[in-house]
Amino acid sequence: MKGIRQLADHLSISTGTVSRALNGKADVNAETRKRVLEAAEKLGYVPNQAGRSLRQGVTGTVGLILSQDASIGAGSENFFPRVIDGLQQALSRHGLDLVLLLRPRGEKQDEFLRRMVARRIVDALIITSTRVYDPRFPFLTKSGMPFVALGRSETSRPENRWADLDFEGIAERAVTRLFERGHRQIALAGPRPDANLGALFLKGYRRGLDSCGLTFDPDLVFQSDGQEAGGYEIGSRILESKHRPSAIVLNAEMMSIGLYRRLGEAGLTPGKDLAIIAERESPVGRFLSPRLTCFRIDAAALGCSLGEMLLSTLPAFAEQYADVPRQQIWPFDLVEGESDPPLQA
Amino acid sequence: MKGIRQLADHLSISTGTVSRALNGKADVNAETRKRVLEAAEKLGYVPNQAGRSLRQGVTGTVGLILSQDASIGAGSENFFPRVIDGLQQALSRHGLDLVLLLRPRGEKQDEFLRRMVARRIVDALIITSTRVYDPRFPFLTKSGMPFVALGRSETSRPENRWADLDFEGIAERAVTRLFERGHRQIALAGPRPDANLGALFLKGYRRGLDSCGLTFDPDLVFQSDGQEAGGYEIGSRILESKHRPSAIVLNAEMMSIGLYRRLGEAGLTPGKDLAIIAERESPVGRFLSPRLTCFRIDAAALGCSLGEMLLSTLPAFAEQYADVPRQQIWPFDLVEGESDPPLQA
DNA sequence: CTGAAAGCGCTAACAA
DNA sequence: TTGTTAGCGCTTTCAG
Repeated sequence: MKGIRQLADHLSISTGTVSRALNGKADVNAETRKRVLEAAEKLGYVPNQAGRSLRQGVTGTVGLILSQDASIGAGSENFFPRVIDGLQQALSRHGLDLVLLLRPRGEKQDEFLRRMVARRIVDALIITSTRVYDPRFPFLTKSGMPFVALGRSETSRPENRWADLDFEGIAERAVTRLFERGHRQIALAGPRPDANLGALFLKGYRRGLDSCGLTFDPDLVFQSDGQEAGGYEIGSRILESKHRPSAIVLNAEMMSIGLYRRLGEAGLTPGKDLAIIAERESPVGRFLSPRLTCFRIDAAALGCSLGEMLLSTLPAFAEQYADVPRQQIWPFDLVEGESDPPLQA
Repeated sequence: MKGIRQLADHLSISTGTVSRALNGKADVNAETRKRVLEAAEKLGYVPNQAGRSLRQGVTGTVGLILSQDASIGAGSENFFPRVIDGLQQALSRHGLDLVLLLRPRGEKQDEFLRRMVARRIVDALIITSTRVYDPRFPFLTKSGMPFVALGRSETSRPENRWADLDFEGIAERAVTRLFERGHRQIALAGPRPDANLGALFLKGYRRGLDSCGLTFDPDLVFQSDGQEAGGYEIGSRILESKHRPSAIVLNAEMMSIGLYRRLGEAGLTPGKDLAIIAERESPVGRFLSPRLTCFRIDAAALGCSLGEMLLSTLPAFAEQYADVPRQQIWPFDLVEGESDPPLQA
């Protein structure tokens, strides 16, 4: 089955009628529509997307741009698979497909984005891993390509849509909780501060210290990628430091694996010798010993909401989703583990 | 900048010439080409993909279909990010883009695939997570959509292209190694046997047992998803079993986290009380205590090779890649850890 | 309710 | 070397 022409010839009717029947237009005889749908099914006809896109000016596809530090998969308990689930749930209500776009290693971030926008391969974009200063916001705004961001940025404007996690809130809550449990030397491990979540994490941390009457000590702020190796390295630096902290807040739970190991090598016990709280809840934390105290987020709901935000930016659906908020900050729940017991006197 | 028409008008030349200049055709005056390229750059013109696709009959895009149990991201040390790196490396040599396609939760596998094929949204597909009986092979073969598979299947035909990991080989090697280290009760943990890698793993395991003169015991074969929780559950079942194995071969390293925990809860030490070998090497295994003995694969090279196989199926590049093998099995290297020491007498 | 025909943006064949 | 033109497959007027 090649195209609508062949299908129309097969039925001895015009392509226009076939098209209208297939697209559910009202002005088609019920009997004709039935014949068309049956023939399409039988012959396996599906419209060529290029033809539709060219004619309609839209592709019916939304692109999610992931950077290499993001993570989908590894079971449904992870963050991105759930966000994607939520996104697809919202988008599929309107027949929109989601594709994931990964920037090739050799290509510059900006150039990749520019190409994706200009080629009109998708109708809208979802960007992630926002930075404090993020040129993608002005660029996309100027380009006219509808978009939403998973993560906010100083560069975003009031008309931009984004949903973000409450990193500031959990950093503050973690500090307060650790303070109440007797800790006075509380360290922080986050990503580079040009990642917006890193800046937020630091901000919440400082606010937490303030509210507890603790002074900020830059030596207690560690930087790392959010992986196992980063956690291990931070463990080493903690062991060497003069004023060894009694507690640490991690911004990525995978770090705990390396940190647990490094403490073990030094004959120390996580929890007992160093209290640990991490973002985000994941199976890893649940199966470590001691079980990780961490923060939980409803990632599917976040994804669904992000999808609705995106729909509200698309001309075809803007009206229907007019009352979707433009920006949203999603709260975390604390999941108590065994990695931050009250400090022994 | 709307289209090639506007760019041509701006330059007071015809759209045909603009098109030829942009596409690097030989028969364009050097001066003209320069003007066109500069104007396109200045005005930010990039060709509309729908127009090109419709005219040329190709989209310049390749789709990688991932199932939910696959995993990209989480740092560059993981499997899929590296495979994708390799793929993009091969594809970008010819200006092909890679997009990731995730089947929405509600849609059936077959229907999703059919839609992706029929809409001609991509020129070729890469499928993953192959099953022993996998209808996608005959379906795609029949459809005429070029494709390669990451993973083989009983259903694949000689003309189908695939690359796979040597699961059979590592299962056999793991058994042999454990036998040489004194183990006689060697268990296996793999996925459901309808996943092709599960069947291969089991086959290699049995072959290993045979060559060591051990008899196969179905009670020593455990089934699980490859996640932390699965490892934990297998730990419980091992502890309850009558003939407790002294060693186990895991087909997914994430399981070790749950298994380590379960053993710890029972007062047992991984390695000492239960020797463990796992597929695949990952940071997780490196930072566990004891360090995991595992198998390593060059995932980027695999991805690159898969990309070249795919290119050999595309009419435009078939000739150039004519000598690429149709099927390939990639070997693993053993990475010695501390989780399978010789058994104490 | 249906058919005929235009045209979305682009490239390729052909003419100049 | 460049301009002109047809047409990729589809949807959407408009006329009947």
